Amino acid sequence: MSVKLTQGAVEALSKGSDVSNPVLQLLNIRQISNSSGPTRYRLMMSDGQHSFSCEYLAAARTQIAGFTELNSLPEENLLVPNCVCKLKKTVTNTLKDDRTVVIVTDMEILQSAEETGGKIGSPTPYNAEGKTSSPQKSVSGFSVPASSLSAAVPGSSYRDNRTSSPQKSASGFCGPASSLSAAVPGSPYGDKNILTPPRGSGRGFLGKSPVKGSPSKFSPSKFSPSRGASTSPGSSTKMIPIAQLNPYQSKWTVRARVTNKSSIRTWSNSKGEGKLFSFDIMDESGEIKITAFNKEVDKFFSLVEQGKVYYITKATLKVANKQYSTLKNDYEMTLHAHSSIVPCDDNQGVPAMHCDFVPIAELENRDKDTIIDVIGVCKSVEDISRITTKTSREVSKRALHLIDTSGKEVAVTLWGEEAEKFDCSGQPVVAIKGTRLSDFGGRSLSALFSSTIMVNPDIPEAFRLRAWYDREGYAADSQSLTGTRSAGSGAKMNWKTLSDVKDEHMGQGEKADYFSCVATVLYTRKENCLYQACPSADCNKKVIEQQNGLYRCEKCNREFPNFKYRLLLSANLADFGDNQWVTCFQETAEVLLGQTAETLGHLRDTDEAAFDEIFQKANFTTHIFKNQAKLETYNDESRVKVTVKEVQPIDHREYSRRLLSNIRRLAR
DNA sequence: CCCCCCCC
Repeated sequence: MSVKLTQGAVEALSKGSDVSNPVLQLLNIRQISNSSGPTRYRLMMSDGQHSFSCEYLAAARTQIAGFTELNSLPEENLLVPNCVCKLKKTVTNTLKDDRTVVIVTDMEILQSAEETGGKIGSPTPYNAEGKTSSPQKSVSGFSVPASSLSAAVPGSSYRDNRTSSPQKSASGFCGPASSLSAAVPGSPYGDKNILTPPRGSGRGFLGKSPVKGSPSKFSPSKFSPSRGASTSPGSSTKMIPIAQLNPYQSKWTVRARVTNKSSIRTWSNSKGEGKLFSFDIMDESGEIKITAFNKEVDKFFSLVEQGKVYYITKATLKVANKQYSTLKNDYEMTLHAHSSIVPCDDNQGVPAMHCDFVPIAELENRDKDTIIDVIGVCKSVEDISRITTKTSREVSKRALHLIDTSGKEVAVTLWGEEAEKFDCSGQPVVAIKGTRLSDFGGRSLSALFSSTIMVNPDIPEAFRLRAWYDREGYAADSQSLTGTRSAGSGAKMNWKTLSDVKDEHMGQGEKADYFSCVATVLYTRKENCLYQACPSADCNKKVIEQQNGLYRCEKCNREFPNFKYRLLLSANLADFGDNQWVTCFQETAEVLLGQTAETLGHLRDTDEAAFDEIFQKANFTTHIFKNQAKLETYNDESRVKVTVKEVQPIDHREYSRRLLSNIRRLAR
C-alpha cells in the first residue's frame, strides 16, 4: 500500500472543518435512486479510524470538471469498495435538525481496490455524539453575528481547493482588500486590476458612472442601509462563497457585489409571457448570474444596484445554460417568493470588479470572437442609428472610438439602451468588461448583454489615461484598428499570407472575404487585358464595334463614335509560401502597371515593344494588395476568385511589424 | 419561466 489515508478527515468533514483534499478509503457504494438530476451515490468512506457516509454526485462532478469519463467511474468498476480516493471538492450541508451531509462533487481514485488489497485499519462509524450538543460548533461554516460579519469569518468558513490553509481562506474571502492579492496566490482573480472600492464608499468602485449605460444612476445610494442587524440577513445562516454554491444544499447566504445589472425585459412565447431582469454578482471566490421573474422583478429591481454589495439567500440554484453565459459558474440562481436580498454596507473583502485590460494595440494579435476587457478614452462617438437585424428587429447602435496610450484606436459598438443612454460628454474614460472582439473593419469591439460598461471608473488605469490624454493624447496622430470606408490608409488590414487564404478557406463561404497581403508580381497576362468600354462616365460595359464604325453599348442601348480603354488584368502574385492568380480591374491594374488604360491602349496599337516593356517592368515588383476572395460558379464549377481592390506601396515599418507578428503567430 | 449579443 503506497497511499496514506488522511487521519482525522472523517471527523473534520463531519464537522465541516477545513480539510484539504482528504484521502479516504471507499468501504461501500450504492446508487441512490432518484428520477431526476445527476446520478447520486451513497458512499461509506474511511480514514482508517472512522467511517462515515457521504454522497457523491457524479453528474455534478461531470459538470464541474467537464470530464464525462469521470461520470462513468462507478460503471467501470473502478469506484468500488477498498479503492482509495482523494476528495477534491466537498460541500458540507447542515440540515434543519443540525445533522450534516457531506456531498462530494469532485474526487479522484488514487489507488484501485486490487492495489489496496483490502480494508485499511479497523474503522468504526464516526459517532455524531458531541456534535449535536452544540449547534454553534456543529455547523460547517459559521454563524453570522448581527454586529460584525468580518470578525465572524473564521478560517474554516469554507473549504476550497484553492485555499488550502485556513489562513488563506480567511483572508481570501473577507480579509482587508489590500491583502487580497498577497494572501490568495491562487485567487482566480490574480493580482491585477482588482477594483476594490475604497472603504466606506457607498458608491462602489465607480468614481462617476458605475451603472452601465446610465450615468444618472451614479448618485449615492438611494437606500440608506442601516447599520447593525439589518445588514445581516439572519443570525444563523451559513455564509458561503459563490464558488461553493450548488443545488444540493440549503440554508446558505452569499455576500457579493452586483457587477452587472440588466434592464427589465418582457417575453412572450408559447409557454406564456412575463418580465424578467438579471444581474451578476461576485465575491472573492467567483461569480454567478441571478434572474428575477415577474413578482420578483417588482420586488427587487430597484433595490439591486450595480456596484453594491448584498446578502443574498434563499434563491434556487440550477444548472446554468452555458450557451448563454460567459460567467465562470456551472450554476445560476433564480429568485423566488422567499428569496431575500439585503444591502450590505460593508464592502470589505468583496472585490468590486476584476478586469484584465487588453491594450488596444494588442487587439490585433487576439483572435476574433474572444471576450476581452478594454479601457480607453472615448475620443469620439458616432451618431446613434437604428438598424434592422436579420430577424427583423429594430435596434439602436452607436460606435465609440476608444484610444489608449499606445496611440491606437478601436471602435466599440454599443447596442440598444446602452447606445441610447451613453453619455459621451467630456471625452470620458470608458472601461468595458467582457466585450467581444470582431474582425469587422480589421478589428473592432461589440458590447454584449453581459458587458459591463463603466464610465470614468475610479481606478488608477483610468486616471493614467485621463492624464495622458489631456496632456498629449488628444493631439496624438492615432491609428485606428477599425478601418472605415473613407479612410483607407489608416485602416486596419486583415493580413494573410497567400497560403493562409487557402488554408483558411477564404472566400468559400457565402459572403466574400477580404484580406491584405504583401506579394510580388510574378507574371501579368498582357493578352486580353484591355477592352473597349462604353465611354459614358458611369458605364464600363464592353462595346461592340458596329459595321458603321460606331460602338454600341448594350447597357446604355446607344451607339457612340468612340470608346474608352478599360483594363482587366490577370496577374500571378507570390509570397514566400504560395502564389495566387488575381484579377485587377481598371484602377488597380493602372497602379500595378504604372500606366493609364488609355496610354496602354494607345501603345498596344502603336508600339508593341513599349507595350511589352511595361508588363516586363511590372514583374517582380512588390506591393501591398488588398483583396476580395469570393466564390464564383461557372459551368457548374465553383472556384474562389480573388480580386484586387487596392494596390499600395509597402510601408516598410508596417511590413516589418506584420512580419514579426506572423513569425510570432507561427511560433505559437 | 429568459437566452436578444445584432449592422455595416
